[in-house]
Amino acid sequence: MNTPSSFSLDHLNPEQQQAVVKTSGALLVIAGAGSGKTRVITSRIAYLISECNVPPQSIVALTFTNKAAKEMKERITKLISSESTLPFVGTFHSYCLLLLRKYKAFTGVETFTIIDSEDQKALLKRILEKFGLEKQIATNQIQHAISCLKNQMHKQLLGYGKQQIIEQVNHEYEREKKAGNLLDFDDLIVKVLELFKTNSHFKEEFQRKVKHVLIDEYQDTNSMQHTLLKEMTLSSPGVISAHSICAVGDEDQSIYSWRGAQVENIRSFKNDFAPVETIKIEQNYRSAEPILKAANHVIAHNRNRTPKELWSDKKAHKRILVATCSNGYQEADIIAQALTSLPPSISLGQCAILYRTHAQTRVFEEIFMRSGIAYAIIGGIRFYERKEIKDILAFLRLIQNPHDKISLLRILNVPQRGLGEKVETILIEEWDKYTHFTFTQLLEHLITQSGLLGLSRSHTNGLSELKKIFINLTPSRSISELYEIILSDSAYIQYLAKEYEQEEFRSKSENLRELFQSISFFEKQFNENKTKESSETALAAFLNEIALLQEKIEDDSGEQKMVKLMTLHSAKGLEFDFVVIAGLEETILPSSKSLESREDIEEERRLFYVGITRAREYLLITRALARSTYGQKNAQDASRFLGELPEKEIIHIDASSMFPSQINSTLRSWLENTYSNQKSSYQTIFAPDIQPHFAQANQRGSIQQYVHPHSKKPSFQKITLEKLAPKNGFPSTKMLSSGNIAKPQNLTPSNSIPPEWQKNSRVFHPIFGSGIVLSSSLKAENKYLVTVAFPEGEKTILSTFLQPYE
DNA sequence: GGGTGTCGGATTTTT
DNA sequence: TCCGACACCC
Repeated sequence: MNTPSSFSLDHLNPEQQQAVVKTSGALLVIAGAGSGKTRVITSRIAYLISECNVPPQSIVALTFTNKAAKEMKERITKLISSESTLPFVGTFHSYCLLLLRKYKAFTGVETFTIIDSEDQKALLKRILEKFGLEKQIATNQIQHAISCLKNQMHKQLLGYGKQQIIEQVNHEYEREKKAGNLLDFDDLIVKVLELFKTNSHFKEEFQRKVKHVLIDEYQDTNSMQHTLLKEMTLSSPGVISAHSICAVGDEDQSIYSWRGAQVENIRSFKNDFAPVETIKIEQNYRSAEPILKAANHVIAHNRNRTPKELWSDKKAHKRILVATCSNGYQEADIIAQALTSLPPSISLGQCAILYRTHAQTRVFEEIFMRSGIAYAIIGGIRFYERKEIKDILAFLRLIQNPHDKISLLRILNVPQRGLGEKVETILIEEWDKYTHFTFTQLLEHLITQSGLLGLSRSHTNGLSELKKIFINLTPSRSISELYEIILSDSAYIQYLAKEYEQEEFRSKSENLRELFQSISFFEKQFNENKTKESSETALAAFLNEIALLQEKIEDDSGEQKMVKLMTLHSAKGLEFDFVVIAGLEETILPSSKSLESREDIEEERRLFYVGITRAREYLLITRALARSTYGQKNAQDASRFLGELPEKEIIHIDASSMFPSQINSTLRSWLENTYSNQKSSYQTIFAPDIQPHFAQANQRGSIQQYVHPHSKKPSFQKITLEKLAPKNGFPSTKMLSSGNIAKPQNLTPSNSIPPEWQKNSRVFHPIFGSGIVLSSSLKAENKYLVTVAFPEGEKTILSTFLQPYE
């Protein structure tokens, strides 16, 4: 191990180095916020490979999100030689999926389809209805209860006091999944645990192969995941079979206990993998010192924690401003003012507004629109959760797995073909009787037996119509062909156009276009990397690949110049020059649901802590004296957490009793307080790559006006748009991860042809693909007849069915 | 079976 | 206030 070093540890501080080079036994790294946690994990992996000659196949690194895994992979690639293969770096779920596929002969689940939580909910709802229990327990409750069952969270489970119902439903749920070869997300882990527990041959083979395990965000693990780690690395209780186990975590950032995460797992880790070496990394490279002091001060109020004190050599002063506002509108106003008073060193894209609940965004949107501040809302409905995406995927899934009941029920009447509740009930009954039927055989059966089953003429027509769609949908076709046939033969686009308003239709077809693009991209890659041994079809591979991807791989280029709005939860792991935490009021932060118990309050405090530690340079904390919630105006008490901030680091202003001009000048002078120690030694010496954002030119000059598609205030938009409209139309827009699409407002007078439909513009159609406009004419207000040259020929299409191609 | 009106409920999120 | 689930009517 002490061979001449080719792998440099120079970029690491002493604690980080220690965490990298301790390559045997169990290691617990307590890495504070901003202490270079990812750097430690990635360097450790690179060190194992480059320095200790550990074969990459024997290393496994587990994360919670695909995003974290992706980032790690990218960073490891840069650290190791190009000949080395990458070790497994991925989520718990994807790793389990991989094991289930690889060892399927041992598992008893040879083929399966993964259902997401929405599918799970739909299935549970059907079961509740079947038993007539829907009045007794809510679908959400039963969903949560079933997950608790699997996670052995009996404490939370007992609260329901509906043991019998839960067990009955769970039993049927398990039966249904087995019949349909379905696995939910939890099952992926459960099945692998079963495999370890029941098959000693598998366990031995596994432990012979996998020798180094790393786990990120250990404070977020649930009991199943902790058990999984034990199965992976212990040959018997207390006997470690792996060469090294490295858990990285920070109990102060545990904010997911409500979904089963157990901070106690950090403590259990010390017992279960004893002897454990613990390394604390407390130097923070992110935040200016006053911000860290505030974070330390606040989190020290939590009783249930091991003391830890972050420190930074980024000296500065007066970096935290606490503003008391009269109401939510003034709060948003002040934030907008601060954003327009940024020093040149901070760009809008390096700012974030964090809040406890999504409901708080509405006021921000309204004010930001009026102020012409470009914003992006992060979070919300994810790509693969969207109805239009799930509908098309349901068709694809049925082609792949003709027994997939969930998918059939999803598209039974989508687009509408007169197959309602009655047909659905009969269909389910009949399929229960003839379980071996494929869905096409079942449809055929329903049509031929329609008389006996009490189905009407319109029912059989609908059923035939549905069956007809699948005639040309053969598994031998390419996915993109299938996609196009689905869209055209089911008349899906027409259905969307009929069902939704223009704006929503546009956004939905744009999502379909994105789906098409990701399909094409996948196919291209698949065909390039096709190996002869793998018999897996492109379709099967595609469906498998996206099963665990709720979010498509991000294209955040459009967001770069926008201020980000997100919940405190989604801010975890991110950092910004300027952070606003809004709504520091009792019942908001801490949330009203947490006021009862000390533990819940502590989690809210950690949430505040996570928010504070996102800030690099400036932190603005706001609260309102009154706020409208659910249409009711309420007086709001200051959050208890405000009193926990260190007084001498804080500037307080009472905006509710100040003139606007006073507020403005206060904000300006606060933000003019320049970096007194802009370049910490760390940034100068070790990490030039994290510098650029400080040096970026002020981009406020290019602030763009965006109109949120869901805004319900059209008249108000009009006024501001006329005032703020840039001369040359709008910049290109991109889908945001959240699906909140920042859209250019069409300002062209309705009697002339807008640029996107003018001759030679590139346009996209969900079925025909991309093409070039040949000519266009006005059809009705905001509707144009556009003649387009598509690869397959000229077509004249109503502009509502087209999108500008960007 | 699909459209319209009323009532109630309303943290946080990933896989 | 606002959104979704459900009930009721055509």
